[in-house]
Amino acid sequence: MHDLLIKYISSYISTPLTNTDKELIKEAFEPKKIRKKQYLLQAGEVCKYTAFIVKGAMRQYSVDSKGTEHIVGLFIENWWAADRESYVMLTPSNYNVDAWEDTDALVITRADQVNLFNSIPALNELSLRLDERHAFATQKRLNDLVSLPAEKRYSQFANAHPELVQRFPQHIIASYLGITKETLSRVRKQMLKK
Amino acid sequence: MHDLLIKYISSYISTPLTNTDKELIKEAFEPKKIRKKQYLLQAGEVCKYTAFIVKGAMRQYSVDSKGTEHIVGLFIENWWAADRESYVMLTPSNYNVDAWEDTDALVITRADQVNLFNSIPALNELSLRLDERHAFATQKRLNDLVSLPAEKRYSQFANAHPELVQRFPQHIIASYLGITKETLSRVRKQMLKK
DNA sequence: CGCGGGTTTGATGATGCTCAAGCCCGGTGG
DNA sequence: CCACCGGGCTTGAGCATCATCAAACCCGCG
Repeated sequence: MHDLLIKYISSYISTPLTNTDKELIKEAFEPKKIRKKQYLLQAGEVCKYTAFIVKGAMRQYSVDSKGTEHIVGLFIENWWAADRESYVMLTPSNYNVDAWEDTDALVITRADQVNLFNSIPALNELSLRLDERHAFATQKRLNDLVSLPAEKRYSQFANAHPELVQRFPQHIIASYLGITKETLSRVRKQMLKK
Repeated sequence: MHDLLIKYISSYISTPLTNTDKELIKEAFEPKKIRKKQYLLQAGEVCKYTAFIVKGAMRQYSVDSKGTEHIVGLFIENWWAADRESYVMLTPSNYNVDAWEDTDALVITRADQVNLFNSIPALNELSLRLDERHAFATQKRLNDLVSLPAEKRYSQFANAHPELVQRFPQHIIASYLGITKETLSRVRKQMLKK
């Protein structure tokens, strides 16, 4: 269970983890099963956990004034799910995070995470790298949202993330891309003709 | 010139900078004047510098296939300007960064930055904090883009960043918000009526 | 068999874009 | 001192893209 996490972490840092490091990590991350449709976080709450997904699929979304869901994040194996702002600042979140498939996660609280990072400074490298990756990806997503029409947004996305297209239904993907499911359906039809 | 930077950095880290630290920082950051309309980075190049703005205003934008500019970042005093992905990965950038006002910046290369951070580990805390802030802000911007209509995007933005509304003309703000200048003009007219 | 979730299709309409023109204003030069 | 120019802002008319609403369809599953 924890092995995947250890392996994942190791791949992001340059100084190898000692055995005691690994023990500390195992203690800090608690296994948690989240059934399909169950919340890891509901809007209004403070985000208690950051979850590393060992197996399964989750999504993060806001709900606007009309009750429409807007997907802001899709996560599968080897990704992290949380609302970072709420988790770090301990403020109530505007987002929901729930499981789209039954998932096995390893969760950690902010307090435990802070302790863990103090005990294992090498982990700061992990943070740095992940933040970088996240910043790159978000920059691109922002730019695509304002500069590309629906069809290109979809084709680029499907190209870059075939796994996600497999795992999530179209209406979820559509919302992630900032379009409706009907538009996505029509867009795909168009694409077939080529 | 460097004092503002030192002060800025100090405000983000918990262990105070020693005098030698400060010296190292001053050596690593080179002052650079960038005149209005001059590029710090042009699409196709590798982003050579990260710039800390001491005085002035800059913008980051992409240009789409039709030649339209899409503003992805607006920066004034006490902000950082760069295309991070290009800067870190040394890949050609898709973005332009140029000065909107004559600006005084302190610039650092990636190599010098890596050295500097090795010499002063406390600076890692700075990175961490900045990345956090950046992640929070980008998350919100993304969500606003897909969940709010033009008018709310503008009013929220004007509320949150009055300084930027002052410093940049409307057509720039409009592009940043993902709308055209005409739409922004009409939206503002609407808002006056209330 | 029927139900729920997902997808498709069509008709209609809103939001925001495009293109084109005019206006305002500060700056420059005759 | 005035004419002109450029940059920015506004306004209008027509239009494209995409959203909405409603209905039908498809299919795996209890």
